[in-house]
Amino acid sequence: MSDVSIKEVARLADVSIATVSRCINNPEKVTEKTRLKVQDAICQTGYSPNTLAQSFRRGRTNIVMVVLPSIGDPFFTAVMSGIHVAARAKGYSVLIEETEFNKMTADEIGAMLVSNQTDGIILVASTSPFGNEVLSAKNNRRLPIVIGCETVSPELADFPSVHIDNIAAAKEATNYLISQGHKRIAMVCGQSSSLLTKDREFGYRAAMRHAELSIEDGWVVDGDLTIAGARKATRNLMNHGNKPTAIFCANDEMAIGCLHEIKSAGLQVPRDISIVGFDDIRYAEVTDPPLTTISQPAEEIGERVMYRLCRQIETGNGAAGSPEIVPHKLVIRRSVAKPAS
Amino acid sequence: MSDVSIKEVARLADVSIATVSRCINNPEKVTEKTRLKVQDAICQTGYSPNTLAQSFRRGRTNIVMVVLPSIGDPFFTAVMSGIHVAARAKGYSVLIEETEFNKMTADEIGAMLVSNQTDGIILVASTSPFGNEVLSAKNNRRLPIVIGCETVSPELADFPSVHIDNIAAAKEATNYLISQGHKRIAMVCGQSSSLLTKDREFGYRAAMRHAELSIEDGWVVDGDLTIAGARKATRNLMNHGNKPTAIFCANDEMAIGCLHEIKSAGLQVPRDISIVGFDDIRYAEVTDPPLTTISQPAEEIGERVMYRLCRQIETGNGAAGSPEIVPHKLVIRRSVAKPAS
DNA sequence: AGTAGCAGCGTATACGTTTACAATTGATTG
DNA sequence: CAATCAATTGTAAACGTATACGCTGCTACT
Repeated sequence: MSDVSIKEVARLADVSIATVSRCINNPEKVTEKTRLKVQDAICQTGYSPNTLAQSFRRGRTNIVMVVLPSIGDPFFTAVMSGIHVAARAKGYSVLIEETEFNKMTADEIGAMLVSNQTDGIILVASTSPFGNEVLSAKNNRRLPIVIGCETVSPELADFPSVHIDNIAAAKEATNYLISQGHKRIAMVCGQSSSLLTKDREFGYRAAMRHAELSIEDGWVVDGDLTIAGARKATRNLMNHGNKPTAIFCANDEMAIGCLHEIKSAGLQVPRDISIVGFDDIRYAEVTDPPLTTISQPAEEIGERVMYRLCRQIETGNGAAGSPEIVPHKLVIRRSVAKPAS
Repeated sequence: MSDVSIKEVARLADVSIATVSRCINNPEKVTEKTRLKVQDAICQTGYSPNTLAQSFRRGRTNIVMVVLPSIGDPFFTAVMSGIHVAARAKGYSVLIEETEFNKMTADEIGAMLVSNQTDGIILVASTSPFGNEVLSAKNNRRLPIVIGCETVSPELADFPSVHIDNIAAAKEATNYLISQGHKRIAMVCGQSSSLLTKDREFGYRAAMRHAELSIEDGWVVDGDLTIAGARKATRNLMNHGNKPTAIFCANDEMAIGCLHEIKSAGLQVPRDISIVGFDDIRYAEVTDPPLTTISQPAEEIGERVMYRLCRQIETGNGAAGSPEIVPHKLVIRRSVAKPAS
């Protein structure tokens, strides 16, 4: 039953294939009577259009590709959820590619873009591995691209994007620690290739500078954006000659690793060390103690990114430029206290 | 530069389009000399084959669809990771659909299957919403299907699958609690539509029966597979007239919710209540206390499922039947102690 | 030397759909 | 009743690729 084509239906309904096609795609251009006749034939044969042929003919697949650093991170999957609901609403399917924290080679990335059979691309915190590559891709295929969660680098400035103000948020997190009396504040950030954490580090440094607090060598460590990486980074921090009283983590995943490492060392949070995270993943409120963190509207970001991409696909070139800034919020829980020392 | 077709290349290389096609797909059927000539033309034009046309012509897209209850659950995303690495190795892209814990309507599911432009389907813990639907789909399109993480129901018994022995694993978890002296053991399971937790519930009941322990009314509660659901379920459990000394949760997500709810109520784990989870997601070892749970080789399951699907796609009908059972393991951490009472 | 065999390449067709354009129908009006 | 026009339907071409088949010319063997 799989190989019933439009011809079959046409023959059975005694009309031309063009009419059958119109019945499906432009019912208003066809008589009610013939429409019913065709509808009948469709039911009898169990016909459904060959999507491959449609895609080929129309030059559209109704598939979009989303590229993200890791599908393991709850924050990204929350963004994915938003993308999904918007995609479903607009009739798109979504194809996932993960860069494994931007560790993919340029070749692999090129292959991804070239072999695409998608109508557009969403880059979630994944511009860095692309850079020029993406630009050339843009020239090759003129494939619509929207960037999520990440400030666009200057060279990609003409791509639409939606994200929070990472710098301001990081400042806010740092300032909160400062307001609680902390002076020795360290930061666990992501690998240097991650633009996202670059911004957060920038915000952190700006807040420290503004408060005239110094940042010791070795206080800014790479936690790889993973739990394991953060634990290692935290170990280094604990062995630092001038031990910090508070740690700002560039994402919650690392904050969880950090928290656990500190407790493993027999210390208490927040009594001995305070921690602030970033993202407000759903595990942030069930850690012990619950995590003070920056909350991002992840699902909303996903939805907006997807809608923006749709607009771009459908209109040819939907209003590029102008990044869309969504609000963040500092969520105060119980992982921060005034410093003991 | 996007609209350069094989014709362009043929013209430039002064050969027929058939030869160009052969150079790409069957280089051995072509002289070295012409191959180079064509290669040259390809570089000059920047040609890359139109994937849509290829898919159409070949009747293959090299895309597979994976259906899962939720992309938010770390266990499922771990399976996804395994699927991804296998997919990349075999040259497939993966398209994701989530059923939102099987809450999709039959219509939506039908639409998914009909509108597919994929070469095969992987159902991760998602057979239940399909049932007969899937069978008819099988008849319609003869699309290869592989089932992951879930025992196949009798009606789907001829589909290949790979999963752990959920019943045995649940027995093991329950027996462990029993061996520690617990007699009043409750269970938080998933919604009744989830076959997966059905099996786990079955194992739990079997172990209890075998140990001649009774299961009070209200001891088996639905935690919805989510943190929030589990918290609510746990509240009910704590208000039960005959309060259990231990709780077995059908997945770690719920175990985390359970743990947090108990602590919120001012009790301690494992001193007052013991908890066992299921899945061994990566947050299981960073909870406080670390969670005793059943570990599944999630990535491996993903890889195997994908490879199995590939075999089926490539050979037409790769050895159906025979479920592939992968090993589980009880991981003992610190969320279980001997009961106080 | 003649012929069989074969490698290499070109010709032409097919895949299933959409759509511009032509053709037909039916209705309306002078 | 003829003529005009709009609404509906049919015809045919096109999308870009893969490939069956046939043709050419070369090699090798008798």
